[in-house]
Amino acid sequence: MTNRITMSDIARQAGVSLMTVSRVINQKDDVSPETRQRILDIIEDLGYRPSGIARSLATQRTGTIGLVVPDIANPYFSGIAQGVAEIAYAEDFSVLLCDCDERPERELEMLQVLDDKRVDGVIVAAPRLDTQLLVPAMANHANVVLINRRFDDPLQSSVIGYVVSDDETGGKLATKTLLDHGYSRVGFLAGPRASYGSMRRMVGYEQALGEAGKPLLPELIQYCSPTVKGGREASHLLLESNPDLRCLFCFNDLVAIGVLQTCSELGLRVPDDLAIVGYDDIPMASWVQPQLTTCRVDFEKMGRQATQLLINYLENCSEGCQNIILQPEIILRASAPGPGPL
Amino acid sequence: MTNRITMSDIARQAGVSLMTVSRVINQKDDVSPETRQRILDIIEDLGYRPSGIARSLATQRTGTIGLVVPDIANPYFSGIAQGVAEIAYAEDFSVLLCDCDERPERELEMLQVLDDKRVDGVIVAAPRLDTQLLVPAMANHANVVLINRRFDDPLQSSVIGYVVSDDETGGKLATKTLLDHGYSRVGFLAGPRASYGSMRRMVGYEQALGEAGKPLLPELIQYCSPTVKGGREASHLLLESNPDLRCLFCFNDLVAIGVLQTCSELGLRVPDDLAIVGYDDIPMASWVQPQLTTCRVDFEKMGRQATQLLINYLENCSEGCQNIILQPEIILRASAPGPGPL
DNA sequence: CTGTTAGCGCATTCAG
DNA sequence: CTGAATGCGCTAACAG
Repeated sequence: MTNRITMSDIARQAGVSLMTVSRVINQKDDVSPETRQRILDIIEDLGYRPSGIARSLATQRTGTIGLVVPDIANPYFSGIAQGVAEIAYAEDFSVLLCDCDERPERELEMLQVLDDKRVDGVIVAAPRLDTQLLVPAMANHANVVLINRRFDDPLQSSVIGYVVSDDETGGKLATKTLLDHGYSRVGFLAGPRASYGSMRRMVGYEQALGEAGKPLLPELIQYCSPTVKGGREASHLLLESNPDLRCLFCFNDLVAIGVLQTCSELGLRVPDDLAIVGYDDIPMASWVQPQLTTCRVDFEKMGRQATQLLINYLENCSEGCQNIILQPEIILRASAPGPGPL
Repeated sequence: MTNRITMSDIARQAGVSLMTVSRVINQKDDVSPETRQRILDIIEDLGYRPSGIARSLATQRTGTIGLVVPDIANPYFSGIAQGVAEIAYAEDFSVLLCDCDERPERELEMLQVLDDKRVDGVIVAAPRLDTQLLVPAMANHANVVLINRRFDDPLQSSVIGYVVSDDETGGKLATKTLLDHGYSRVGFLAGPRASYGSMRRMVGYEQALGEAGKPLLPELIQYCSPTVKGGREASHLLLESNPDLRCLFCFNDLVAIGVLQTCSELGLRVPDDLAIVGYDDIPMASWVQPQLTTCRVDFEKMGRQATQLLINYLENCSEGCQNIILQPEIILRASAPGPGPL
């Protein structure tokens, strides 16, 4: 770690100027083949590697994008991170990971840090922060892509686009899957009351009921925390007050797994006594017994698209704000009956 | 994004030199309270933020550590990442995430990139790469901490320490849990043949058998890929050739979940017909039915310790190579009988 | 307490 | 095809 080799070291060795070395490093072809090769050899010999820091200072580009997530240990976000990483590396970018530990105020700090590091752009997944706080926090950043948060700013803002999953359609599809099979009353374990996704899926739930000519029964809707435990507790409550309920649409797969636990505790058979539809299709959905019928959201793809959107913008600032809405897809497995009669 | 505010902007505004501003920013207290406050105000007004890039170039420190993982979507590694992030942020470091997509050769590229970015140190989790390739790849880096790979280099190397889980003890504990309950034949779904963890757990398995005076029966050992599918297939094989086997120690929880599937397919009751012990205690282990008895490895803690080790070294190069061996812990749940008769 | 002078390692004019 | 000069934004000795 003493003194690293620099460009001038290799320039001196080669008996040329810094400029010439710089040219061969940056693939400029205004260099004679012989000197080029000589320089390349010396670089190889000395194991020289250009300093990204120095280069960044000179070019005003870092080749790094920031990724802000609420919790990297959550499969949704690690899936997104994987997608982001895949595209970023393919496009020669690095990714600076910011885990907010589910604390919204940390999103502010993280955006600050990313600004200090002069990242070229930022991807923020499912910000928990109020828009009022989020907007000024993004002010310093020129290029921001949001995942799972719609953001249509009338004013000029730093948000160049967002990637969301169509929760409304997802909620509708999931509910319809149950309705199509002849159930007329569909319970809904709706997840966190304040959640944006919950609201949208609820709209889809209502639509599906409406189109099927079924009434919306408020007593069949139960909010819950989006976890296995939340699903277990909420399903106990819901089934106690509605013992004859025969099917349930769950906010996500974890909630659905909680329902599975309840069923096993209550001696209910799935799907015969209770049909269950989950949401997200996390890997685990196909590992439990019975395997979960669910509505797939491709998180990795969301990460990929957000990153591609960002990088396209960075390399070719032409296209304005661009939004991507991914369509979820029903995955038929064993926790609900197969496709309806039709 | 036009022209960012720089130190000289605020120096000019304040009518002082760059140096004075620099002093204020870096908390040096050789500045009069009045000028300090004046400068602070101007910084606040203009929303000035020092460039981490320029600072890094001048100080030769980036305040960034690199984290290399085989697959960030794998719960083991996202757990580690969480631990790394937690400590890094607390110590004012950022973390550059490198996902190798399970391709060992990418570890080389990633270490290269991290070197180009001039990170202050690197944490490499569970390198898949051969030692012969890994060592030269780490050569450029001054400070490397390894997770889940022992590395005792006789020569001076860039590895300042490693953090591993004691797989030998883990394997022994898991096996003993079964043995203590009176089983005399314990099957072992051993995971990937080449895996270091597999070898160590095997040693523990043998020891436990030895101490209990039981023979090691090669026909009860079956290698498998460390996945649900791998566990399902391997357990089918093992149970076909050993129909009377009553208990199984699994390489990890995913494998154990695969065994659960097999049991459900074969109509075997767990733990009555077949007792199962997993490994790792991933969250899922307590979500399946029956809940998995398993050997807990605290991944997040491994990440935390590795990071603390690295940062301690960075800030105070005194202490030499230091290694940490974490002890796993048996978690008694429902997939195996309770504590033995004793 | 404050300012001057040099770099950090590289890229980018503009000339030869 | 090649080189000299200048600056990216900040820190680190040295002086005053």
